[in-house]
Amino acid sequence: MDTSRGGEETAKKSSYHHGHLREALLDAAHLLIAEHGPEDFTLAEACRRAGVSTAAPYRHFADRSALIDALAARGFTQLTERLRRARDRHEQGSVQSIVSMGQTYVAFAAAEPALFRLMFGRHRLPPPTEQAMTEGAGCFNVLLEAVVAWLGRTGGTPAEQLDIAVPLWTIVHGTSHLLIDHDFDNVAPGTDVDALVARATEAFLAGASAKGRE
Amino acid sequence: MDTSRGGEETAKKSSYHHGHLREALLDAAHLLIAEHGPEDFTLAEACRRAGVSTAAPYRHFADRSALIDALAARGFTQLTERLRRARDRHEQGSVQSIVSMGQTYVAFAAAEPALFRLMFGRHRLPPPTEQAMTEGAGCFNVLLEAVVAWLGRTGGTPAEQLDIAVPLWTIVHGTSHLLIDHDFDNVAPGTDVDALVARATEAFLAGASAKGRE
DNA sequence: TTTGCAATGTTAGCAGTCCTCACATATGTT
DNA sequence: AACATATGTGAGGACTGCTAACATTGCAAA
Repeated sequence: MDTSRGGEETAKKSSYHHGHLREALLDAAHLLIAEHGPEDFTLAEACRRAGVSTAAPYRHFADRSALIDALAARGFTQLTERLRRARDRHEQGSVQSIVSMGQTYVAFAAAEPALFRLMFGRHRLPPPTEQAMTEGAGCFNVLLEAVVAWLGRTGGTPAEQLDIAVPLWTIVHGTSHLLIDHDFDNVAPGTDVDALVARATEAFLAGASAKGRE
Repeated sequence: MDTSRGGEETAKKSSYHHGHLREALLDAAHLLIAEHGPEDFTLAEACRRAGVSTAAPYRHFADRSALIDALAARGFTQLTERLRRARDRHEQGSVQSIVSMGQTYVAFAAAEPALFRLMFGRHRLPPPTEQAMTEGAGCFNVLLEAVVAWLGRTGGTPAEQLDIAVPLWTIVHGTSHLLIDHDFDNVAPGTDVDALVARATEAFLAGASAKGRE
């Protein structure tokens, strides 16, 4: 998990300048939200863990929420990476390939619930910084490519692609949220989410392709 | 929306005791989270709007999050009510009945995004107060009953019922979250969520019933 | 009716948060 | 070597959630 900066022995030559504070703060924040949830994550506590004063972060981030946004961006690149690997683990265009992506999506949410909420829950007014926008879109594009492959030779029109990809997204996204918010517990405890994703995905694709052929 | 307490002319006979502070706080909080989101909702601001001191709420709620929980409970009863009405607006056991419930679910999230997040996003450790638990479950039961009707005469085993109801839930829940978090905007702007819910629900049910018959 | 109690409100204050400002210190470029 | 810049510190303001002690009111028994 080290960002592998050259072979540097002395961790801190001067106690004044931290040297890698930006990364250290992001790591500390990541740990904190994983422990206490994103709501009551505290910038001051992250500073304490990084061993700096509470004013230090403002040299690297505009404010508290900017740090959180940076964390979310890191999450998107991770998720995109994992989705791509999951997809490529199976035959191109296969249903199994799509199911595998969905299961990976849900597994990511289960492993990092707080980060997941951060990534998709920043219902903020200001422009998603363009970078974060493309990050999120990149995530979706991996799915879109898999759907194009599944649709076969023609690949379908963009509208047809979305008609398949978006519902698939809602299934895994909904499953993720319900899982990490413990909403299954009261109603269907012990739900096997992998099986759930597989069944739902297969049924939807079967129904959709039947409709497409009619 | 008034809690209809008899015909009482004088709103406040004494300026000291508020009289309906609990409800007033809930209403103020509801407005505030609708305006500024649930994260940075402030108990102090709610007090200001209700015209009381910042210590007053503690006569009615254990702490800030207790007030929020009460708000969430109110939301669940509302949603359950609307779902039941939506279901009964169409023929019992029809696909249209289920689609209508899903669209109502999403419409509720769209109309009250902050409240929706409150209701399902209270990933808290302590026991969901039993009441909130049954509130949420009641919501799901409306769907479950509709699924039983759709399954026909036998109604299916409980496991079969869940195999249908849970995926349907994930679809509308995922759609709701993606919608209110503006995650469609970057990827499929202008998505018609009613059509989306209808298509996804119909396709899934078609695929699932095909599989059931095989 | 009066008296006493419980419910409900207030003021003052503590601890903790985010953020800013002026100041201190290291880095690196010419 | 000297300066500009980047990066850190400390103090402090404005705000928050919450508590404790005190004030006011309504209600119910005496």
